[in-house]
Amino acid sequence: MENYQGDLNDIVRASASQQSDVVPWQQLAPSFSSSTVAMEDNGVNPFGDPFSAMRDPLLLHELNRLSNSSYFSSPNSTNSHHMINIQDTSSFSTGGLDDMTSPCNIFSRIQISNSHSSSPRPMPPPPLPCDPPVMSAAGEAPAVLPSNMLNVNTSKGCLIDNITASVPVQISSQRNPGIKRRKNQAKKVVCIPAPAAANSRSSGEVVPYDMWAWRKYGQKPIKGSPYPRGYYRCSSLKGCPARKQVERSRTDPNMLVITYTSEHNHPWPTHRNALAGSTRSQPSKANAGGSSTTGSKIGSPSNSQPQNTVKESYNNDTTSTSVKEEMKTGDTENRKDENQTYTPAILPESQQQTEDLFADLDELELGTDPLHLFFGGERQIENKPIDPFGLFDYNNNASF
DNA sequence: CGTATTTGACCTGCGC
DNA sequence: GCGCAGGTCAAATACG
Repeated sequence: MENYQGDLNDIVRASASQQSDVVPWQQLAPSFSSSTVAMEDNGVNPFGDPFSAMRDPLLLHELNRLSNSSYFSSPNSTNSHHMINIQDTSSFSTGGLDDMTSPCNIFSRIQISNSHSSSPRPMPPPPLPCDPPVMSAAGEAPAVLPSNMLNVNTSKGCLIDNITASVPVQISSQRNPGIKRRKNQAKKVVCIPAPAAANSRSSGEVVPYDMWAWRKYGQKPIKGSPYPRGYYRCSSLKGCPARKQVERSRTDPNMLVITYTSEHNHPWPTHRNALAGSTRSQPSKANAGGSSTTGSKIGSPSNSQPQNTVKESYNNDTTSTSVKEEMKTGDTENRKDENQTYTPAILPESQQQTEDLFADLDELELGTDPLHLFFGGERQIENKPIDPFGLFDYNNNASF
């Protein structure tokens, strides 16, 4: 796992439904910084995931601006070059992630990895197999994503990608009248390095945090994949149809594939359920075995990964302790959620200062500018930018 | 006691 | 129409 400490080139691989060519980051940057770039169709982010917000040109611009500052300088990433691969996802089969057998395949996703690069490379070749994920050093993975995973210097935006779909999102069943489940429904697939020690479930899953409150309602072994797929529904608001599926890439277990399905019927997490989205700090009996039954049915190798032990403590450290704060910020955002912005909700304890900031924001009413929510506008705490996802461990890695 | 997770069973969509 | 695989439900269980 040592190599998961940011030894790879920073790479952001995003996909767009209408693009198939690998596009160097440098080429994308201008357009990203342009206000003409829309987040999603009609500027709406139907999935409402925080990563999507990263497509916000304003945000990207802000990220870009911030990345020019010393705040995001990292010994590991200083000389790194970043790129975004936009891949065609129009053809992906919504039947699932079966195609994950093909490295870095057609699915929309983003992969971010980090590496040491002594000398700048104009344009690193796109790694074919999914790059090994990155973990923050010493198992200090952040609550959301490993810091190395989302290096602003690196990702500058686009942590996510997009939806393909032309098919209306409907999920339904007899038990759930009014919702129709379709295989070819719109989905947003995000591939990220698994935050090995981050927010995780007792079953051994690694569930990166995002702005919404998710409650797990199922897990299934996936044919062809040694890893089970976890099913989560939004618990921010009762009745919210939003779903997400979390599974490991079969080609690269260190990559986490998150599939967002359906959209939130509420603009922003009005609040997080007390423990929704968070996890129990300690696994139940089942966890003692290291795996859930369903996972074990197919001999999920994920159970054999040494991440389990770390994760749990991570849960304690990050998720549960931050829920309250998030509820507060969530309410705040709800009052100005028209822009579908995201506020970091679960942050490492070390970032209590950031939480304080959002508490402040609650009072200041900075307006609807999402950037303010992400970065506190021009504000900085102790000369440090706001870390929207708790990706930057200022305390533990000040130099980053 | 309330809430989340686990997990087997059931349901649905899709391919053949 | 059938079977498979994926997706969801809900009871049991665990935790704070």
